[in-house]
Amino acid sequence: MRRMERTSTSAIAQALTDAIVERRVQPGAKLVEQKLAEHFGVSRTLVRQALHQLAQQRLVTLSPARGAFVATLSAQEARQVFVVRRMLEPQMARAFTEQATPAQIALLRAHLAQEQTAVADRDAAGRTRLLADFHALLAELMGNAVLAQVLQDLLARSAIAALSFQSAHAASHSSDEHVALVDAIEAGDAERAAQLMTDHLDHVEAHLRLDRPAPTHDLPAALARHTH
Amino acid sequence: MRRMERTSTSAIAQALTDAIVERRVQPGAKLVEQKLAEHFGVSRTLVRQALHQLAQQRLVTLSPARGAFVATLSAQEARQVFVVRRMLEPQMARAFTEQATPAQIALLRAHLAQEQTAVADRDAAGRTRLLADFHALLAELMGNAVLAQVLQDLLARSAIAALSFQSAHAASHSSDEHVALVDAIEAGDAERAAQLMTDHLDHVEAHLRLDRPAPTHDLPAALARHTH
DNA sequence: GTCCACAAAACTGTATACAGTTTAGCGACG
DNA sequence: CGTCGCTAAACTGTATACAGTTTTGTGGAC
Repeated sequence: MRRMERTSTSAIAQALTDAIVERRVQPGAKLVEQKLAEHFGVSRTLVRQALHQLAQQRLVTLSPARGAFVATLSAQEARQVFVVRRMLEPQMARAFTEQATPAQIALLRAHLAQEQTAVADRDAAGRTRLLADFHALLAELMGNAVLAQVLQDLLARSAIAALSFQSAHAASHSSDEHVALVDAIEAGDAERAAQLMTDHLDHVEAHLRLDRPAPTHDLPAALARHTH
Repeated sequence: MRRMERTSTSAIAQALTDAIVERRVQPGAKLVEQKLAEHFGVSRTLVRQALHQLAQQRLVTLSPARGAFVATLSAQEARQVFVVRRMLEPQMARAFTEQATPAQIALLRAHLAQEQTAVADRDAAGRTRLLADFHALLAELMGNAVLAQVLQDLLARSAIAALSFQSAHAASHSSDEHVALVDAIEAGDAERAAQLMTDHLDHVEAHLRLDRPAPTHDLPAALARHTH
């Protein structure tokens, strides 16, 4: 799922994405081009390209002449992401159920095993990523690249949301719901699969602390967020 | 809808987008950085940024060391775009019907008037754009920026599809279906609105000549498309 | 002691330069 | 006559340089 790229713009973007999703950098933190360039051993040119790329995925926000900051979502944006996910993923689960092959289900089972291992190992970073990757995997197995790409986008932003609002959703709970979903898929019960997906998304969203202020740790950026 | 940007990366990207959507450049055509830089009176740096941006929206494809080409969709990709649109837009129509204000409906009506004018004037470029903008406008009026952005993406690719496969769908037909949809919205009939949207998307897709080879007018790029 | 003004440092935005690759043209050979 | 191989031009990929802006730090006035 996490593909290895050659040392180029995409590699840097991927490294930064990993750092963000695995919460090794705080939402709102400033990303200084020169620092990143030195860290990766390349020129600012490539770093800039990567940052622009991530900005388009809304993983970082660019403030003109002020720099790049890892994105923070407003509560409203977080809700909107989940609205769109609920428009797509239950239908996806339904459609997938009707076309799933045993080999594909085996892949899903293998992924679930990884999830459970990460949960057991208290591997927080891997856990976060694997939980998102489950949804991405489903999209990929659908064989619809367009859908997969759109969803990948939404998943990245969901990850930001989880970071911004310090989700209280236990990873083990999510993983259990994934298992139930695959059970429904394997049983060929498309309606149940769709419903379980809807419920799952509801639960994940419900456990975001959307009432609290998003922590930003970067005052200027936080204030700037409401000015563009 | 078509916003004017300052002379910068986004401005160039927008100009190129317009050129592509309004079919002033053929799908498959090569976009040489130096040429574009001279045309816009800027350095290659900015052109490159714009091209990378468009590449992420899948409006152009980047072939390493070979350059940027305006995208062509395979028949499969075109179908996939419409699959995702059908997952989103009928639900969007349903939800919008239940929250539409008279002012918003007036905006839609105003847009429809523009469409009809463009159709009457045989303004092919404006027509194509306006027909796509109707869907974008609906998404914007929903007040869900995430949905609007996702859909904008899909619409751009739909436009590419229409170009690649020389849609036989009469613009007047599309516009009439838009009118019927707004009628349903105004009447508050959410189910009918959703159904009309589904039918509309079916019609648009059905009129793509997906059985014909996508014309590319650029042999090297055509061959390169299957190598990455 | 606090606030404002000003100057220096840091950083971004754009242009230019250079290296490496691809493409095109051309001539020789089969 | 067509094909292969070579060379030059064109183009992309990356680094560096420079200009303009923002931020930070310091000193003086109140």
